[in-house]
Amino acid sequence: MQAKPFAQAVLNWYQQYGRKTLPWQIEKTPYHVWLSEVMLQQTQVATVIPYFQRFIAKFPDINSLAAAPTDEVLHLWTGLGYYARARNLHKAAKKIAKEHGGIFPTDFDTVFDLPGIGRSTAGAILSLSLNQHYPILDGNVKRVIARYYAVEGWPGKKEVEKRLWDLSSEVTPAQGVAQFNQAMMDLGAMVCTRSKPKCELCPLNNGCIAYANQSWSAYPGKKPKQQIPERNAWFLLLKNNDKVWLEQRPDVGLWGGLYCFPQFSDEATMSQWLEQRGMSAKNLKQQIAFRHTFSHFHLDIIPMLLDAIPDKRCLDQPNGLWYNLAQPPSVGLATPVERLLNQLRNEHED
DNA sequence: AAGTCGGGGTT
DNA sequence: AACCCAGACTT
Repeated sequence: MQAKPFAQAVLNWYQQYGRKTLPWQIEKTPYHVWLSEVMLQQTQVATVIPYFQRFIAKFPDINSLAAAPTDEVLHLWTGLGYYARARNLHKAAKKIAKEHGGIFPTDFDTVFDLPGIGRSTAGAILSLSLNQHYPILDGNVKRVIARYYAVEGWPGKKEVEKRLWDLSSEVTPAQGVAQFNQAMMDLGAMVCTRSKPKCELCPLNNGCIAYANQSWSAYPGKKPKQQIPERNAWFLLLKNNDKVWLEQRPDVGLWGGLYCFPQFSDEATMSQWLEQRGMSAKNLKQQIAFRHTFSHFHLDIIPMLLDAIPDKRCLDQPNGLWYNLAQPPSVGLATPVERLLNQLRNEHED
């Protein structure tokens, strides 16, 4: 049976222009593809590459990843964002080590059940590494299909997403799935880009409705915009010579499992916290405030520095540590925390 | 169905 | 400064 024109055009294009030498395409094992897919969730290729290479060098296989402490995994994830991805990856590795002897499962439902792996990532892993016949639906595929078929509406809506999944299933060929899925992502990333798509170079321009109507900018439909709130956070930079006090956050919620400065929503709470531990808030020195923006709110950070004399009674929480600026331990750090630590390190060298 | 979860690149 | 990116999970 002959492949449909859509798939055939995409496959022909891939042969000539597709990406074939990305770091996770050298050895297309389920482990490498899995790691890359997870890192690439909501993250661009260029950003991921150095993280992927460091990660594989440290954890060359699933068993070594499963055996590592979670802090080590989060450390390698520092700066990449969405830290639940790292914790789920680690959880899944331990599950694979325990239940599957360290061999990545090849059955869709089993893969889909692993933490951090949804329908698209499961399909991507099994199709790209094992050529199994599953469609994918990442941001690239959504864009290509939404334009080709002029699918109205924001893909965040259930109904729109279902329509896109149905279309992706329909166009995905049984033969050459690995190349086809890779090609669709390449098309979305290199040709059918969010702005200024290169329609004249696109192998699908012949049947593309958005191209015919010159309406590419209308697809995919935009998310209804909402203004994001602002919040304040006082960070306590408790410094003892070349050491700084950090506390690990609970593993659910924002910056889960990462080490951060003690954080307060106002100054009074910070003073209270200090005095409860036998320290005076009088010598707090305010540092330069700065803004850190998340997808759903702005966080205005006010760092407060305090040179502290070590006191045995205070700061004995089991989830805290004196972070050595000269010899940093391998733990996960939120980006603004890392930035402030670098600042302190530089000041200390002077 | 809507909200949460990051950081960085692009425009 | 707004928007989005090889999405998944929780409520």
